[in-house]
Amino acid sequence: MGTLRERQKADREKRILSAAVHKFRANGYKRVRIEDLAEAAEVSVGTVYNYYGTKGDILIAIVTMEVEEVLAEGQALVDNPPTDPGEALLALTFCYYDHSLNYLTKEMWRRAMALSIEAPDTPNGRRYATLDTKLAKQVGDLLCRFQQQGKLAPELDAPALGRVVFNNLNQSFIDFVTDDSMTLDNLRANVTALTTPIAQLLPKLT
Amino acid sequence: MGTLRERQKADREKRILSAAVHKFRANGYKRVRIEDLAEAAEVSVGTVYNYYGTKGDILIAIVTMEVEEVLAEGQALVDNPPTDPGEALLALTFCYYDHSLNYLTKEMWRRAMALSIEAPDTPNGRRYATLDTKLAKQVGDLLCRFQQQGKLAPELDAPALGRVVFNNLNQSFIDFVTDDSMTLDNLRANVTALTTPIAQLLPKLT
DNA sequence: TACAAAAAAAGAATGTATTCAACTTTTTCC
DNA sequence: GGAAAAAGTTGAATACATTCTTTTTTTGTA
Repeated sequence: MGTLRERQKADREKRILSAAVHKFRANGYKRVRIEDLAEAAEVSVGTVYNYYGTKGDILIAIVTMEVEEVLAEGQALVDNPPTDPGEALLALTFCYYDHSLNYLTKEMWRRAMALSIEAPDTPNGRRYATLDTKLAKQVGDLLCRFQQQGKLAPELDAPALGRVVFNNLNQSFIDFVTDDSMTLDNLRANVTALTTPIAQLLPKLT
Repeated sequence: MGTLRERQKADREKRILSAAVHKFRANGYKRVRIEDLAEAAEVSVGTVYNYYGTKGDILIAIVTMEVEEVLAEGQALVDNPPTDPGEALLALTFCYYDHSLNYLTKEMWRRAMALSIEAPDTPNGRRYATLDTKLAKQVGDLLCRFQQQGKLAPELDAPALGRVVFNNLNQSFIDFVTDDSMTLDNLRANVTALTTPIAQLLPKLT
């Protein structure tokens, strides 16, 4: 264990993040003021800003936790996927979706996505973009694996198709979080309708 | 011509919008305050809010102008497309891209996109979503046209594939506006790399 | 033309994210 | 152990979008 100062710092940061996870979910991201978080974490407003540059930074920290868990789940699936490429793509997609609302609400996702588009040059924007890239790459990896197994034609541009599939699952997810009445089942159905036509084309090349 | 009041209203709205088009481009969306627009339009801050509910509403009004012009250009292309489906898809995509920066800057696009994700239930959010849907539909229409001409297999789900192609061109455009150093040429190259693999699969079914 | 009602404009007041200068705590060094 | 330096905390001040109440302008009517 480090110095007193280091312990205090780690503790304060943890308190702020916990307060945010709890309050954002309970009261809604927008309605929670920095002052509310400061109070719950027993620090001052200024201190919150010593740990997180903006309110959005706090959110991105939570998104990072969520997506890193999702990536781990996804990796397990990539390492041991269903036999059929089309099924595997959908399984991976559903895996992402199923683990997307542990820490985050739809409102929080909306704000995080908005942030990544609006402020791509900030540390948080970059952080979100990195996560996005990792997810897209994981989809590409899955396709590569099938290609190596000889289940897909070698001339196929697996990374590009991975990107295509990811763009669709990502846009479908955006549609999901921007419609509060849409259920996870609806989302699965929507993405299936987009992914299946692509997946059905794949084997034709072999 | 209507009553005095109607003429004044129309004139004020026009002045506010003109001020916004000019100032947002010149000084950047974020740096322009409502007060600046009010001053340029020779009205008060309160009056700006009588015409546009939020700062974002003003932006969406400009986006609407831009996209409606783009849709008209796109329709001309759909009505008289290149012979090859793959080429036609790219031509339509480039047409969108080439007319995307008349009124808007990358920063303005970023804010508008962020807004549509973040506040999908507001009038402006819905307005943006509608434009998006129209663009996606236009891509689907192009594919339908080829299908009717017998150039694509009838069992192909043209609207779904239109959506897939649109998702890619849209995500590529997001990548473009979120990277200030990316040129239109880069953007064209990127989207070509994604669209071509899809397009090459299409004729295999016939 | 003059007056009451309706509509709209004005700008002061409010709320909240963020910044900043002054104050405390912790560490370092003797 | 104590003084100086470094690091961190604090909450008041700032900036700007948005709201709200008051004042002004326009309209309809006698």
